[in-house]
Amino acid sequence: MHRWSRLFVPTLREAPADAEVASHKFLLRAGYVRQLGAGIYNYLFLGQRSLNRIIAIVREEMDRIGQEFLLPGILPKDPWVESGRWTGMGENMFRLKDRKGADLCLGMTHEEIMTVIARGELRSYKQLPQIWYQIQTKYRDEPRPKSGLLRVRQFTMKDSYSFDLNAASLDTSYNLHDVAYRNIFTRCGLKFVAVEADSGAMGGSQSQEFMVYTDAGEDLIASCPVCGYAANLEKATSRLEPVTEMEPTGDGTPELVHTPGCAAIADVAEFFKISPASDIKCVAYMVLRRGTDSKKGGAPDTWHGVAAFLRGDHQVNETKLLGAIGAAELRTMQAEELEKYLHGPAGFLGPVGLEHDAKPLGDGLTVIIDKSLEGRKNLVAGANKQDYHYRNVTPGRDFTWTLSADIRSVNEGEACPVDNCGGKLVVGKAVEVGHIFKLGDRYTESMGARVLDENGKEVTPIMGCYGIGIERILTAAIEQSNDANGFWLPATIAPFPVVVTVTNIADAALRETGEKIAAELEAAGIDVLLDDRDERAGVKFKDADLVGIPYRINVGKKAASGQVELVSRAISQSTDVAIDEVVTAVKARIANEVKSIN
RNA sequence: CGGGGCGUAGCGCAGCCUGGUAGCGCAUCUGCUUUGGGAGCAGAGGGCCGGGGGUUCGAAUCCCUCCGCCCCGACCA
Repeated sequence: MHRWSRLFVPTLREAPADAEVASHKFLLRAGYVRQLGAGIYNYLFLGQRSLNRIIAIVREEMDRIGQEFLLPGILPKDPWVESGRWTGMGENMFRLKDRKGADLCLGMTHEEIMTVIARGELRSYKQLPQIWYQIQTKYRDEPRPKSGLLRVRQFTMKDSYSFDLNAASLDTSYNLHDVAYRNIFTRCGLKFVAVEADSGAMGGSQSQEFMVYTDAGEDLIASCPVCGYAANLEKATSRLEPVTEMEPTGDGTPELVHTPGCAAIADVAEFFKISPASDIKCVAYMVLRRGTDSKKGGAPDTWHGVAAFLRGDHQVNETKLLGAIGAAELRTMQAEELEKYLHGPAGFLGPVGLEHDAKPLGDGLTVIIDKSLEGRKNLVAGANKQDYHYRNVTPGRDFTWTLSADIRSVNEGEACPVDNCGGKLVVGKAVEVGHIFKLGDRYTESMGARVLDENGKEVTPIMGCYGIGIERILTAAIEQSNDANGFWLPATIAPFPVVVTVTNIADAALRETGEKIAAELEAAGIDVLLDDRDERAGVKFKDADLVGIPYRINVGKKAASGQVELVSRAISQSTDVAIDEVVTAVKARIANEVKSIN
């Protein structure tokens, strides 16, 4: 039993000015954490206690499917060079040198290290499949830490890695994680949604994110309320309404039109009296193709010009664009680069008359169009000349391209992509609490992990990797359950599921009753916090409301008649309960909560 | 990395423009009163005004520079 009078729980009446999002304010106000630097936090007693309970749930579920390891946090350079990520990770990797000048880094993820273990020890298909996991600190030099514990430079992650002989076996490992993750997030009381996700720099074929809707989130999720389709906006697709095409003018071929000052889509649409959907937007990028940095010396990074064309009313999805052309990073072109690659100024860029490479990422310009432009006709496009546009532009006839792909972001209200669904997509903000990937042989191949199959033939195992952000579970739980006075956590992950508040500690009878109830709760296997501080009742109530404990027992005036109050924080509802029944009542509420979550 | 903002007591802020003994609220400590929703009265302690340099008789205040933090964007297994 913990007595509040002896604890360090530095609650704040006011939130520090730095805190913006709800979870950040409350983590500070409730004395869960204190900031040490940008994206670096001290976890105090209540915070650590809650995180430990989350970890216990994660560990319990993971132990059903895998084996826990503990890997170093400080890592040598070599494995990263072998996988190509010593340079591939770029600035996000914390790097350091030891006294001999050797390069080291702080672990931001452990695919390479797990692969080192696998290649050193796994020899036979009989040893597969393997699922190895770790729960430990990871370090990332984030360009912009923000939002309290949501985006930080040091955090706790459950990361697991599977090694399988073939795709069917990987499916099984992947599905085991899918199930385990759903169990974990459910037990942690999160209202989550699993969405299709972009695999990003991890490479790999399939991936799914586990998201919790909250305005504090950094991801956008498109979902269909009719069929349940849900995908990260980086990945989401939709069905577009057919567009009514413009009638051609003149002889129907591209016609140069003087459009003074019409640099923005809205200006052009107004000038020609057309819908932005009939205008072709151009966004020009310089994209980076990562070199390889194998020990034998590899190719350097290279930059390439890319012009992306899409409907005027659509937005470029840079994640999709990078995926389509196989590049790692991008930035928009500067004026002189526009002149070099497109021979025109910003605001008047267009595809007509552009020379382009036959394959992506050549020496010249890669022209990529969004699929929605295919089959369109009589469009308006920039003429690569200040204050001029073309009309009557028909893709395929008047210009060609290096490749056509889905490179746009879906918009809310567009039709669900699922066959025969007919629902309309809604877009909402969410925070990512977990992510599962099928990696394939990206690491095992480059790092030389091989086993013999049943025919004695050497084969490369394939991998999956699966992460859960421990702090993000806590953060998401706070985001989804807070009000002006504080927050409440699910009983499963709260630092304490119940607090016994003795309203007046100077009253020996009340104090003894409180002690007795707390002892009985403890005997019943419930972690209990006894608020025995010599404070006014109001102070103790305010603190209890603030710090995330879902149930409170008030031991006060009614104790003389054998009653205490049982308060459920989530609904701020108080019930009078007989003293000798309160333990049973608390147990029932906790059990009921767990049941309703599941 | 681009843009914006901030740095003064533990927390929240004023003072800076127009240079002249550093303030307010909350918190803390002491005493008395109070005791079911962040109590009242009286008293007290607590500051390299982010660091360095400069201008000045004199700098929290003006100038230069560095550092740190927050927000938007870029970025983000």
